Amino acid sequence: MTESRVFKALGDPLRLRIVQRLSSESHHTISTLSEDLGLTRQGARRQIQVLVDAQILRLQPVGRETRVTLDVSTLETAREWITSLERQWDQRLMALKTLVEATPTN
Amino acid sequence: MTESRVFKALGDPLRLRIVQRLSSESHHTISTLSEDLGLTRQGARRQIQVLVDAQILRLQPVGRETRVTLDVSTLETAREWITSLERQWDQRLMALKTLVEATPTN
DNA sequence: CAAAAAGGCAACAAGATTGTTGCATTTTAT
DNA sequence: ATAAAATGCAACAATCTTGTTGCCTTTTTG
Repeated sequence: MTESRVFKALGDPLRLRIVQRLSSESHHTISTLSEDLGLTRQGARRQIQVLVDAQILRLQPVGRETRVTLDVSTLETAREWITSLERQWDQRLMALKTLVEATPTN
Repeated sequence: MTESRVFKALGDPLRLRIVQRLSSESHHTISTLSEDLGLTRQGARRQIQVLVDAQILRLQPVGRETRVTLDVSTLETAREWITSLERQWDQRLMALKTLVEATPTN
């Protein structure tokens, strides 16, 4: 499953905080995010890279700093994966219900 | 972030397969899932427990076997978390666009 | 009742993850 | 031209994670 990488990247409180910040505020760099998280720069950098590998974030070097932005399309794909799973589940329940109603009570 | 536990649980190909199977087919036990995954029973049990801890699965002992079922409400919550994040992002883009349009070009 | 089926718990080794420190490079500001 | 700012890369130690094996208990079946 390709999606597992995305979910795995989201599966950490710190990384979830990063994603949340990026969704609501603009102009973040590796340094500003490090300060926000209370980690060393390299510590935060690690976490950011996990999100970049999962294509949830994008890095854009601008001069001496690196701009960090969100790639919402990846999140959308993840959301849709869950949605289709829920749909499958609903269909199965529906089929089961129909089956029960069609079966005469003994 | 409470959701990180759910995402983390989904962040593994094997576990994702378990969830997918449970959404489409019924009557699964720990043993049948083990066979499906090609792991030892204890190996599969570990993975199942991760999903149970994240409240994505429920276990229900029936006689000597243990029925495994999906708890879709947890998946729904996770999906909604993503949705609200996307909404926040959209709002920010919208605000930015308005700002740009209102600023006279120099 | 004895054997098979389904499971539980704990210990282990191999890998993966995390956050830190140390040091080098590039860009910007004084 | 320096100094400060923003990063990068690599090595480490401390933790998790994973799948296996070994052994014990409970429930069903013949």
